[in-house]
Amino acid sequence: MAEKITPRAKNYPQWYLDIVKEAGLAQNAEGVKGCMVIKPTGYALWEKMQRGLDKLFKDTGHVNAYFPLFIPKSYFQKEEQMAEGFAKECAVVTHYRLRSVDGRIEVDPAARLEEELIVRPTSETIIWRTYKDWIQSYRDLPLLINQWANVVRWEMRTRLFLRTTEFLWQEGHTAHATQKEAEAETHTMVRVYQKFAEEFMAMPVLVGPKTDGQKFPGAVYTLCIEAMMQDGKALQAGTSHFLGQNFAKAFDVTFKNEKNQEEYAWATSWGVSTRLIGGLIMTHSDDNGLVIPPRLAPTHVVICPLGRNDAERGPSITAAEQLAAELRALPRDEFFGYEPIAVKIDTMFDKQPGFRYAEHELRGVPVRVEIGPKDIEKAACAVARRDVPGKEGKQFGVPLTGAAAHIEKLLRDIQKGLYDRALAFRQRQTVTANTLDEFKALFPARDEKDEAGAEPLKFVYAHWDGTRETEDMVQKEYKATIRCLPFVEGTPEPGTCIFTGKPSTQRVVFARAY
RNA sequence: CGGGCUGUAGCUCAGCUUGGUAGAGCGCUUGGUUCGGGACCAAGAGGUCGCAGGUUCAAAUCCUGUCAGCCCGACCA
Repeated sequence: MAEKITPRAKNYPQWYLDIVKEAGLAQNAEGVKGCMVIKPTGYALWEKMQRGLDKLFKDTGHVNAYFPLFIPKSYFQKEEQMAEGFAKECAVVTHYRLRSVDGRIEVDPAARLEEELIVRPTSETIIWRTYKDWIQSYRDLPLLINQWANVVRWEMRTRLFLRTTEFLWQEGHTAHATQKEAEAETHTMVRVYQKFAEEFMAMPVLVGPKTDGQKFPGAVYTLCIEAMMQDGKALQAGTSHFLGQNFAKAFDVTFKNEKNQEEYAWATSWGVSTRLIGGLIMTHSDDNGLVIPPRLAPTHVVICPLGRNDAERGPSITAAEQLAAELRALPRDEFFGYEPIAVKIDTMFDKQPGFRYAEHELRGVPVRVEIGPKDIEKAACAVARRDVPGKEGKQFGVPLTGAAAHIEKLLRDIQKGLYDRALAFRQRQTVTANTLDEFKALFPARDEKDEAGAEPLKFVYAHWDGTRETEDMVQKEYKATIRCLPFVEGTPEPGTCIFTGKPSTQRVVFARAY
């Protein structure tokens, strides 16, 4: 079974690629290095994510807009930290015309742009240049804008969804009259991301600031959500930046306050990307294929009518259509985004049932229903839950009367079960290190071959002296980074840095990362 | 920019050492039997062997050049 997919225990990175390919989510683009084609199945997942996130943004007072793909080089260099941070991964447009010479197409040297255009790696600069025109008075604030867009970052090494040259994302860019309000926005949005990750993706996350070394270029500080993948590595799943007045000063965005004084505006920006799809895969999926939490599943339920011939299939199909109609007619609520339950009827009668089951498991449909001649006799069906793969997750003899309600409840149970399972895994894989020796043992040196079938890594809570030097040393020596300084309830417990013995204000989380 | 590897059917690859009619599995098409956990049988379609040049009676195979892609390293909020 499932011979197309490399088992996780054998080679986790290969397993990931197999899932992306075999579940039909995406493929590498031909001829355009590092870019991906997001296939209809993968894009449907992204659309579900967009819908969930967009609602959360609107509910917190944001509106959508759209800004240009191209950024004049001069804008880009106005904020120094950002220019420096992104300089090495920018695509640049230098010409605007081709010409045909002897039947060959070439760039027309006469069509050189006077000023080069940067393909946006992120849009702070072009947006704050625009905000300059939009903001005059405190009455114009706050400005709470989000855009859904693509960006380009010319990375050396790419992996489908996790790091691609071009990717899809949303970026929020807000302007505020006060520092306090902007900081509150920064926190609000990281909590929105946490809510989305935990309640929609069923992916538990740690929340807290990044170190100064890891923050966004141009930010005063960066808050993030960090998730643990099944191999124990960390995935930065979303970031929310407090930008202070850096961009307002760079683009001269000022407003008159109530006292008729001129002030610079305060800024935030925040984003999540198609990388979330990678995180979703590496949080829940298994050796049989993709596992999608019901709240994000493009198809919630697939019904497989069974039968060896038309005489047997007819009643199965009728019963399947009946059940599908009942499922679609259930009252709508927030859990399903006020949309009907998405049901598909699988009529691949030319394939064997086992093939059909395996196919739906591969594609991660949360619930599969089987209705065959034996069920019709008993007015029943079989219901299989994707989070428990194979026959173990299948319940026979579920009465067709009341099946719709049963399935709806099952979908909610699966959503919760996936979250609980992921959280339990992270807790199991989280430890504290109080000495350097303990720490060393947790991050052994290993090369690519060791990596393939290795034991999952851990999140390690340890004291750190707060310096860049120590952080850089740890990254170099142990290939582990400080994922965040997690928010804790009450007062953080102080201690001494396990690397230098200097004082530490709180434990931070170390992990190897994607 | 360093180091390594690969280009043969839609996909994965064998064949190359030792030159002699282009191969397998998967996928696809058609027919039949199957079919409540990834079926089987039969028939069939499908390839300028990356490209160019050379050696030879004869080149996927040997030689030279060239192009493309992949992996590792440097890079990565």
